[in-house]
Amino acid sequence: MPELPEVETVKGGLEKALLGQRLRSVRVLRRDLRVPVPDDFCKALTGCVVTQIIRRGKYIVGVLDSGRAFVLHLGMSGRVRIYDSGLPANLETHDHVTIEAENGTGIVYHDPRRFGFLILAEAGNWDSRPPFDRMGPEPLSGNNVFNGAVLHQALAGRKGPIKTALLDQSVVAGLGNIYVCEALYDAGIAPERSCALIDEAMCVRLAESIRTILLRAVAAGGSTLRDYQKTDGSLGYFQYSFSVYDREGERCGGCDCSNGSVVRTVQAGRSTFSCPVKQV
DNA sequence: ACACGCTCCTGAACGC
DNA sequence: TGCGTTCAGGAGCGTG
Repeated sequence: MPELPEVETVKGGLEKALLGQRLRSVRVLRRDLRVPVPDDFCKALTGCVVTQIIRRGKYIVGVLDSGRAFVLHLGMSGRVRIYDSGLPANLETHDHVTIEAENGTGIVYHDPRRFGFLILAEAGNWDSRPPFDRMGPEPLSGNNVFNGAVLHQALAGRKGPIKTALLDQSVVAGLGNIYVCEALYDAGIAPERSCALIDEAMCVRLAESIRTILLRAVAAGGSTLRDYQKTDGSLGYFQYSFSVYDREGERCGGCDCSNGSVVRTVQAGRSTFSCPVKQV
């Protein structure tokens, strides 16, 4: 499940492969992704030079020298595969879009569940349009864009559980189910705790945990569960560092709950994993 | 404004 | 062994 660390890993791969490259050929094999691939997608990309690759939340934006941009979301099961010496002779089922650059690099977008999408945007103002216009701060941005005070402000007026608030991309960008569970564990905050009962000191701790967990996961190349792979086909390995996620009934990753175990609950239809001893 | 349920989709895992 | 059922979840949308 691609969340910020996985998307960041894919962004790095695309940057290395495509930055400064002119796109020679673009093919759409299947148009009906969650959002349909636009009719003029191939035409809009072909012949353009990629001038910038940006990650915003779980989205990747590829800026073109034409004044337009492509926007990629990996959904649940989207994978980007990069081939340094050209596209493979035989494509697989669920390979939906291919891109070739003039230097021979081949890119394949593969997405069995088709929750992801590839669309077009205007390069100059992509960030002032949906979904970016209401997106919260980047947790790993360097300029103190995201900190305890910012998080506290974003939670103001909310009464629902902190777990579901952190999944809301307008509160903070890029988190999904895995890293929300891990960050709440790291901060020692119970997932069902109401946002109204989280003071600024707790927000400081939580913001720091979010950054720490995400940085560790990025360094590990993301987490591979089921679908996700890096752009060269190798696997991320942060899943081996999970403290609570997908560990129901096991001991948590390191608190002193000698005979306690990770519990699974359901919030807003999603699994939540937590340690009731450490998290209050 | 916020909260929550529903929906899209497929493959893996599970149960009888 | 084999087939049917359940689950996983990002995010937009509709409803309360």
